[in-house]
Amino acid sequence: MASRDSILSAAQRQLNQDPTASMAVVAEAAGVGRATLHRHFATREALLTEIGTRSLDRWQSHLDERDVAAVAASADPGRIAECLAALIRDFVADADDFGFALTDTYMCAEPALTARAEALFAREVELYAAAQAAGVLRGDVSARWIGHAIYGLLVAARDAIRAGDVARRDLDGVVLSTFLTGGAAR
Amino acid sequence: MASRDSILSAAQRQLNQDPTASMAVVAEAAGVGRATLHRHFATREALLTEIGTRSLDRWQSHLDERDVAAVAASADPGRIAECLAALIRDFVADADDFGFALTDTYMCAEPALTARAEALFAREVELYAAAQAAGVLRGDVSARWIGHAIYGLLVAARDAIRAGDVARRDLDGVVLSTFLTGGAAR
DNA sequence: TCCATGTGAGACAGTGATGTCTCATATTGA
DNA sequence: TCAATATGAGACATCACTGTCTCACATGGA
Repeated sequence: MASRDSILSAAQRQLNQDPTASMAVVAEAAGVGRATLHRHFATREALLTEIGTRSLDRWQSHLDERDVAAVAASADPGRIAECLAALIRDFVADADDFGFALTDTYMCAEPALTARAEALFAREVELYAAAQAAGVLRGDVSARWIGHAIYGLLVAARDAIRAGDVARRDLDGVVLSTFLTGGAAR
Repeated sequence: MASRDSILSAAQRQLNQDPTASMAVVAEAAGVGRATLHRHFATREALLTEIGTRSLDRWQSHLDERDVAAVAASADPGRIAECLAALIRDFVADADDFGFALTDTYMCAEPALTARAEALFAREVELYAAAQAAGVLRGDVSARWIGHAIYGLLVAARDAIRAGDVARRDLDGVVLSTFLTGGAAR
C-alpha cells in the first residue's frame, strides 16, 4: 500500500519531469490507480498546491534552521558569510528535486503560494541586505537583485545537472563560487 | 487587417504571460478571430514552433552579428571580453520579450527546436572556452557551466524586471557585473 | 458598380482530461 | 475465520480545447 507521502513524492518527481502530466500519468508513475490518487488528492489543483506547499515548507525549514533573522541581526561578517554559503548549499541540494516548483505556471499563479513565496523571499533578502551592510556582499546592487540572481543560478544548477554538464558533487561549490566571485578570471 | 507578423508578436506576448493560454485567448489578445488565427497557424503546435523558431532566429542573429566564431578564434582577450559583454547585453535586452521561450515546456520538448538550441548553445560555449583560454574567464569551471550560469542570470533578469526590482536601464549593467565579478564585496 | 479576397461569428464533431461512481478484490486486524 | 478498510479497474458524464466548416459582411481593386 502506497502511503500518501510516497504518492506525493512520486507525483512531484513525475511533474518535475513533465509539468503537464495528466492525473492518469501521475497515478501510473506512483504505481497507484487513478481512483486512489483522487482519493488522496481530490483535484489536480489540490495535488499541485500540496506539492507547492511542500516545496515552500522545505524552503522555510532551511531559513529556520539557519536562523537567518538572528544571523542578519548579528551583523557579524563571519557568521553572515558562513550562513550565506550554507544556505546556498541547501538550495542547490534541492534544486533538481524541487526544480519545477521554481518555474511551473500553476505555482506562480496560485495566490496563496505566491504570497508565501514572497514572504520567504523577503526573509531571505533581509539576510542579503545585512550581508551588504556587513561588507560581505557588494552594496551597489539592490538586495532583491541578489535574491533573483541566486534564484537564477539555482535554475542554472538544475539545468546543468539535467544536461550532465556538472558533476553533482561539484555543483554546490561551482554555484557558490560563481555567485560570490563571478565568472571572470581573477 | 492584422498582419501575420503582428499576430505572431501578440501571440508571443500573450503566451509569454500565460504559456497555457488557449487559441481563443491568443486570438482575442491579437485582436483577431479564432478562425483567422487558425488560417495563419494551422495548429497550436505550429504557432508555438513558429514562436520558438523566431526566438532562436533572434538568438542566432546575435551570435552572427557579433561574429562569435571569429572572435573566439582571434584569441584576443580584449576583443573576447568586449564581445562577451556585448552579447550579454543583447540577451538581456531580449530576456523579457523572449522569456517564456526560455522555460516553456513545449519548447523544451520539440526535438527540432531543442536540437537547434543546443547547436546555438554550443557556438556560444565556444566563445566561453576561448575566453577561458585567453584568461578572460576563469578556467576552473566548465565552459558549459558558464553558459548555464549566464542563462540563469537571464532568468533572474526577467524575474527582476517583472517584479520591478531593477530599473530596465540598469539591468544589463547589473547582470553583466554580477556575472563577471559576482555578488561578493570587493 | 461588381467582384474578389479576407475576416468575424458561430456551429460542429472529435478528443483528451477531469472528477465521480460502482464493484470485485486484496489486505489488514480482531 | 470474519469483518472492515483500502485498492484497482473501469464505466460514466462533463467540460474545455482543438481544428474544420459555413455564411454573412466588409474592404479594396478593376
